Amino acid sequence: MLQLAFIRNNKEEVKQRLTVKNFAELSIVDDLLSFDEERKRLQQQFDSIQARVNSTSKQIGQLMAKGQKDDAENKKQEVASLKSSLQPISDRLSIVEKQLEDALVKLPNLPSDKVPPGKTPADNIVVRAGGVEPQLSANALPHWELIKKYDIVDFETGAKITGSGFPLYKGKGAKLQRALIQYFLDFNIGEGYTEYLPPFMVNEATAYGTGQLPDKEGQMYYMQADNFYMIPTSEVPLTNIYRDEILKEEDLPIRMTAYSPCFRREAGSFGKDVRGLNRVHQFDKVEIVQLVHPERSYEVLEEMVNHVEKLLNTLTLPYRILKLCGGDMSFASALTYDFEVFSAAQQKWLEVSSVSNFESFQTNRMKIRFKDGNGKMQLVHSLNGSALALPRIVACLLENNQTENGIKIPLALQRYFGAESI
RNA sequence: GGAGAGAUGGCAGAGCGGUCUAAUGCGGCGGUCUUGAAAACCGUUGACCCAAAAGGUCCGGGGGUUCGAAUCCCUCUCUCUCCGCCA
Repeated sequence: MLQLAFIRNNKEEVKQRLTVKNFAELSIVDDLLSFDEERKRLQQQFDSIQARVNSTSKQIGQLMAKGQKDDAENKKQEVASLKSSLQPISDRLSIVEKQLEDALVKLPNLPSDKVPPGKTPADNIVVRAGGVEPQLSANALPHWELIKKYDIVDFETGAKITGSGFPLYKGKGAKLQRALIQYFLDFNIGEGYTEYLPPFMVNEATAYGTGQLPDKEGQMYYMQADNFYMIPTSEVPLTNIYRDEILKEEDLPIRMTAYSPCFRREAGSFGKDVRGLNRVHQFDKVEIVQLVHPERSYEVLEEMVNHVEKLLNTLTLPYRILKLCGGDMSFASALTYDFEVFSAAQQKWLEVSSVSNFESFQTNRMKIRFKDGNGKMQLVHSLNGSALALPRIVACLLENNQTENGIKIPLALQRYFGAESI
């Protein structure tokens, strides 16, 4: 959520930057500021009347103590009439506060000035690429054929147990998942991230904190009986660890990593993109999250991009890094880099990681702050990235590494997988 | 799931209708003393709204009673103890 004071002081800039993000309902900004004006006015009225109520009530106490019952009664009348004039103000105040809050949570984060203009994924900018594209034979198979050939992922039985998009990993397929998770976690820990294993369901306040609510409500699985949401990514519980906390400046940066399954309803997505492991409702991911000093967040973003790139390089898959244009960015992000790997049999780039700086958008909701050297309260900046999401890595790895003698496992992974090939 | 107890400032913990502007201790910060440090002593020390002052709000969340609520009532959440169930 944007900081109200910033919107107040930079109205035109806010509108202009929202346009970069393809956000059209600019009238919300004007509405919001008029709610804010009214709120301030009502609050002042309320406070001054409340001050009289407080002091008069105090006098009543003193009069009672002295036994001056009649005078006390008069004062009681006075307070009663003050309070009745307070009621409509406080009613109106809570309405206006609600309207202000509703407007505020509708505004996406402002894109940083480094964000390229553009409306669709076609406008994203390729920052760099790496790895080597394999030369596959003409009869190379897409991963959804390979998983059947080697009997390592069973979508049909997954659908029988739960529904479509819930893969059942089997044998070497299951072990490959475990190996990747373990490898990614160890890699992240080696770079100074602290490992967590968070709850996979979260409450409403947590889902709100990272911006899933109210924006993406329909994308999460929801458990009505307990009012819990299945996490769409471990970013949600991880970032919320420090919700409502005031940190010490020397605690920063906080670097966290976690494995979790991720649950996404993917409502509204359809078509050929969803074949095989390209898009599923439950998948495994290892996430990295950082809470940092606001002056350092863009530096840290680059550091995290380099971290993910290094990890990807060890898997020897062909990849490219995209800087997302305004129109393709998520609601909460100020700047995002996407990582894609090239799935050679599908001849398609698949997103495997998204690394973003949220600046103070999430931490303003969560009130994660620190006291700076001058004793001033400041919001920390939050960042996160996948390191990495598994299914598309697996898809790419299966397709790109297929040989007549099976599927080659990248060297870095062999120690975890316990074999050189499938 | 049942019974009971509880939730107060960074932490511990008192307060149980008006003097709460929340005691006290610990911790933090500053100072005195010291070559320096420790100890001792002195001072200081929360967040939010408001441009700021004044003022207001915050004693787990929400609601109520009252002229007045940290304090009484209702409700929710969480924690602890005991019982039950359980991988």
